[in-house]
Amino acid sequence: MQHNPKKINSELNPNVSVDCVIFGFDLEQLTVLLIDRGEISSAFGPRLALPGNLIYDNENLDMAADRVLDELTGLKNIYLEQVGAFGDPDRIHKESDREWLKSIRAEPEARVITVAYYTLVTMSQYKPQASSFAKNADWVPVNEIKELAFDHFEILQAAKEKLKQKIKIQPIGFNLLPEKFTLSQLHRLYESILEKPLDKRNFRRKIQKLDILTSLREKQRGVPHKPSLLYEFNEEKYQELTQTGFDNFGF
Amino acid sequence: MQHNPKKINSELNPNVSVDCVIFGFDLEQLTVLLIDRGEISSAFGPRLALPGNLIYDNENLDMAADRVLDELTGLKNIYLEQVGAFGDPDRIHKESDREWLKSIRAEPEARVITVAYYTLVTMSQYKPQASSFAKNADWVPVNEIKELAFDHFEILQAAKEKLKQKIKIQPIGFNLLPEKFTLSQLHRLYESILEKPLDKRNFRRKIQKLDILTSLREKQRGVPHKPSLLYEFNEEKYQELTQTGFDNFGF
DNA sequence: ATAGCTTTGTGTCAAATTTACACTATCCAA
DNA sequence: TTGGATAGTGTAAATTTGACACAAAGCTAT
Repeated sequence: MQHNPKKINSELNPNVSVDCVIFGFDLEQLTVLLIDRGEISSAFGPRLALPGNLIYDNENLDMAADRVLDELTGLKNIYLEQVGAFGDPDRIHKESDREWLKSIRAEPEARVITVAYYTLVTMSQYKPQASSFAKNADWVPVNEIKELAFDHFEILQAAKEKLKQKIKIQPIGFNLLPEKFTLSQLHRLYESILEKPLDKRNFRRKIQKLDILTSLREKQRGVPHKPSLLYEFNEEKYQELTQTGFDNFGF
Repeated sequence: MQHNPKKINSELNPNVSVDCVIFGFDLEQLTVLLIDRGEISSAFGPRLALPGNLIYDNENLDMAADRVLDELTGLKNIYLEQVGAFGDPDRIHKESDREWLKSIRAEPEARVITVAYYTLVTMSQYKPQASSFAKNADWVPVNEIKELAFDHFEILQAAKEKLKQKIKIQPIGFNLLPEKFTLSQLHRLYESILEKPLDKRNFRRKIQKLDILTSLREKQRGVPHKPSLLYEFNEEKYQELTQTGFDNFGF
């Protein structure tokens, strides 16, 4: 007798969800794309939450995160990194949380374990999608976020920490910037991720030594001060580097 | 109508398991505690697997990992770090895998997502427990492991990598050593975790500068060569350090 | 008791990296 | 033309890294 794995697998898994910390950079500070759950929940707890959804039984975890991201932003092939699994049995305790879960088709009685991801997107490429919950999404500067629904604030902290560690080891920050950017923007980006000031000259020296920037012959326009040279990220050089193995990017 | 969360929660969650990479150090090399799944599975695939089990609906993930660890080793309060969630829908594909899952009460048709942990234990404190599956557990040097059941080899690689990164940032290695140890043993430990040779004098200089070692007035006994001084890990100093924040331990 | 084996324990110097720090150049706007 | 704002640049001192060799201590076998 032949059994049909499709049938089994194409169902929603009621026990496992993914949540995404979608980082952006508005050229001033690090921001996160959050969902406003609306009035219903506001009387009970924080309105804002990380975007997320239950996984399907036939997709792997990364795919589920990609899907959530795509539904919300329309973006594909985005830098994605797993933060970890979060699963306190009492992580969903408020009535408003149960209501919310019903609205995304989850069984509110069941315990849900969530696998958290963080992603890095270029904010200027983001266009809100038509999907129901995407309408209420908005960017919020990370250091203005004081609380989130469920255990999402905890997840956010963990994601920030992971990002901090990662950027000391690999130049992933470019995923947050437009194609052309200035050294000052890159500088501010590093400062806002690491949450500490970095000496301008030392930063520039260090980043230049990596030899993954291509200086364009183009300047900033329309700024009320000396215009900056624009740079491009040089993917080839970066590939070379990762081959030969590099580690130290410590700020 | 009152519902009883206990009833719901005390059941096994058929969809989520934890697997533990239990690291030990035999004073020569890094080892991992593996389960031998026995003859039944040997015809189909690797006999060796990471210890793991389904989680209960009323325990959080860390607790589940602690439980697995306790059942297997009798050890409590062990250094525990999450590696991440692994959940390819096809991670269980062999008939032998299904048999094995049945034996630990899992539903073999269901997709299982596993949350992987690594733990650091002092090998000399380990005494095999009476539990059924613990009888077939044994230490295997990490660099002799070429394959494991399910996706456990992949998990092992990820755990090794995490450990490598972590030990560059925090002196967690002491969890793998007995209370009293020599600098040479610590040295070999770092080499086997980082999988590269470290200059003896430079290593000693660096580790001493951290100021978290207490030199005992005691020497090694019964070794056929110049006996080494014994050292102790100084937890107080370490706490001080972590407060003031320290990062750089890079080798 | 001695010779030989094995591992411990130690210092220095050159090179590279890190840190701290201030002024001129360029563009826009008034 | 002046004032405001940010871009862009160099150096010197301190610290850290990396490379490298030999005497001391205990055990074993003769």
